[in-house]
Amino acid sequence: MASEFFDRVYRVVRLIPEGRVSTYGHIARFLGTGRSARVVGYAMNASHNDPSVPAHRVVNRKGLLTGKHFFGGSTVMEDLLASEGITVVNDEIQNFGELVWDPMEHLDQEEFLESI
DNA sequence: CACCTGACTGAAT
DNA sequence: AATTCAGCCAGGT
Repeated sequence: MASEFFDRVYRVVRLIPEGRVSTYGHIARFLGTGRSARVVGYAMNASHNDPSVPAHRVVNRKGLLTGKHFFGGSTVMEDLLASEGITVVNDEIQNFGELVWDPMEHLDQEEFLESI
């Protein structure tokens, strides 16, 4: 693993339920690093060698598929989301407010951090 | 070893 | 309301 931080990011991302999405910021905040959302995105970029990480369920805070270019094709990420019942129009997740999954509201932060 | 860049974000201008 | 700035961390040059 590249680093402990990356490992934490992957663990959280893997916990995102099918058909739901989360954001770089939410994950960063959940990990206690608050403003390191960029690094979360960077971790996603490095997650290519780890197929168990559903990186397509992680988008930016507006629900925009900013990382779709890194999926090999322009519609790959969108298709993956669509296959889980998520509608994407113009690179934006529809009904994003209802679909977003905030780790802070569903997981025990301290327990998670201790489990590393 | 110093500098640059990036799948981000929130505050400041 | 739109744009810029500064933090954040890791990896590449």
